[in-house]
Amino acid sequence: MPIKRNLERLFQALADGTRLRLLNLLAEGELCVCYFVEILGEPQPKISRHLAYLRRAGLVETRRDGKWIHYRIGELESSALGETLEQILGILKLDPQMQRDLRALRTACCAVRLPPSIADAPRPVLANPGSRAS
Amino acid sequence: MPIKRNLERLFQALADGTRLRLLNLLAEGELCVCYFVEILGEPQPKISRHLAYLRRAGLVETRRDGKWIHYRIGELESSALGETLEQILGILKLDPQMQRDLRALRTACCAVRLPPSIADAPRPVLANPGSRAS
DNA sequence: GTGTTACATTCGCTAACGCAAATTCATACC
DNA sequence: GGTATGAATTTGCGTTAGCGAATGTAACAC
Repeated sequence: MPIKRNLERLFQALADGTRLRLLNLLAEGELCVCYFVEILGEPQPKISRHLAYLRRAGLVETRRDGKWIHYRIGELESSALGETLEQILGILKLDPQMQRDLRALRTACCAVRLPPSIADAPRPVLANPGSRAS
Repeated sequence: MPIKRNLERLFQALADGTRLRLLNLLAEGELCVCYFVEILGEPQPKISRHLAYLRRAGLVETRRDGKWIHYRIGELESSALGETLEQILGILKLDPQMQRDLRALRTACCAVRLPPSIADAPRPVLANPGSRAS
């Protein structure tokens, strides 16, 4: 309830490179876990662990869709915090690795042929659809 | 150098209640260590440790003045990060404990009689001078 | 039912964090 | 010189965070 405690939790959640990469991708829209695994190139348990961390911190919400679980950025309790998070996500995009991740995501969404690991997963619907297919 | 790494360090530095209280006070102006000790009511080594953490993270800078060492918020490398930090400091002020800390600081600055622990220290010069003396 | 897919969780392990207590360092004063 | 003050650092300890590896669970296919 106290703002200080909320901020502390928010910053703890943001103080990890993997979680920043996940949030950066989530800023584009709702995604299911296999896309994170594919794009970050990290083991699935590691992705799940960090997504769970973000969920406990109140930053993301989930939706089940058959075998797939979709993650999205949730509304923060404080609107001031929400604006700050938006701003942070904007700064994140300046980072080279984050840009690479975004390119990989946009490519995957429009690709005719997908890697086997995500070929059957529902295609994400991005808020800011990017470049051409491949 | 990479933005991601900078953000990670920034958030690690912000992910602690004591450091948030220190930054909240520093937002008012330059302060020497004994004021933090007096206002937070925490042991001096603990204060010093967290100040050192903030210094290593590039958030604060120091200036020696005889026996006293003054801390101030430094310029961040990225101006975008600087704006975000400003915004965060603004949100911090909404917290009850942070407001109490600020009141205690303003009272101390204008007080005729100070507690022995800070009676000899140089008076801080606050950016936004507050209420009346006591 | 069996098997498979997609994801979550648990188990050890190591590294880092935060703390209190004690110590050390630097400066000022006598 | 010696002492006192303001601050930083070290030491030891309990707690937490992050990791890989293995295991567990829920939904679909058959």
